[in-house]
Amino acid sequence: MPELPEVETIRRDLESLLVGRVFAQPEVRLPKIVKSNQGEFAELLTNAEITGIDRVGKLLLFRLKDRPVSLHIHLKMTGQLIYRTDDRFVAGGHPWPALTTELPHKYTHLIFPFTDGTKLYFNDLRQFGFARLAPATEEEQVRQKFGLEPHDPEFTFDHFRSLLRGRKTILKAFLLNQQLIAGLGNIYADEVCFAAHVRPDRPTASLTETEQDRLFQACRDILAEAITHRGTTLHDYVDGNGEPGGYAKLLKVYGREGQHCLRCKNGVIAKIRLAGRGTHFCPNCQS
DNA sequence: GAGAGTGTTGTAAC
DNA sequence: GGTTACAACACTCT
Repeated sequence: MPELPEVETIRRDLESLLVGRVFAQPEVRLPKIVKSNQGEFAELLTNAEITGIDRVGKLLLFRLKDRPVSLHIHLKMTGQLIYRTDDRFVAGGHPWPALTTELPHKYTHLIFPFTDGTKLYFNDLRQFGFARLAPATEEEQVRQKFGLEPHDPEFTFDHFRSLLRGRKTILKAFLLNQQLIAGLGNIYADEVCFAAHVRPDRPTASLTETEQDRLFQACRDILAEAITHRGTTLHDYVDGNGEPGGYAKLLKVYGREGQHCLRCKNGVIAKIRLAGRGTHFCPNCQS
């Protein structure tokens, strides 16, 4: 389950490796993963050159030279994109983590070979992820479904406050709503609340201006720091080179239920269910 | 061995 | 219209 920092890390890594490469015929091992016409998918992709890789929220967009469409890939909860230069090594020569030692394996649903013999593998245990070819008009529709990302210059405190105005929900659900703020997933939403000293179960209408400001700053800081560290490593996440992310050891509350709070030392991290998601916080120093 | 829980998000229902 | 519950799936953990 990559969140935004992980997807951004994958985007950067893959862009540096793949721009200029030309797709050969894709191998679709699990047809339902391809959410567009199968014949068209293979036909339009084959011999298409990658000119760049963009991202909207957690959706990756592969730009194709002289094609009326882009390749959209969403990893959802458990997807991986792995680039290999041959059967034994990743680009850079690093050994694979255990899960990806043999490729392709039973969770490899899509293989994108390139004309130079290298390959991009799409693995997904839970099969929620997808790939599709979409025209520019559709991309615009997708783009409109997402709010601003916290690092966007237009994501100001005034903008943040306007998102909160009149909203009748709890903080956690607000932070997870991609239509309002694009890019905060479950892990980072908990970390943002902790950094801001605010409980995730607070009604948004009850937040003071000081708390709003702390949350606004935390959204930007937490994501920026996570991107710097190439994202979190949990379970099956590996980044574009097959290397684990580096933010996991910096998590303050996520996955620490029952342990002492790293900040106040007195509280014990609680785990509750909010907006249908496991939610972690310190009852002692978040209020 | 049964049942709950898991990083996302579109859809349906309130 | 806004908000919430659930499903999509296959695994791990209790």
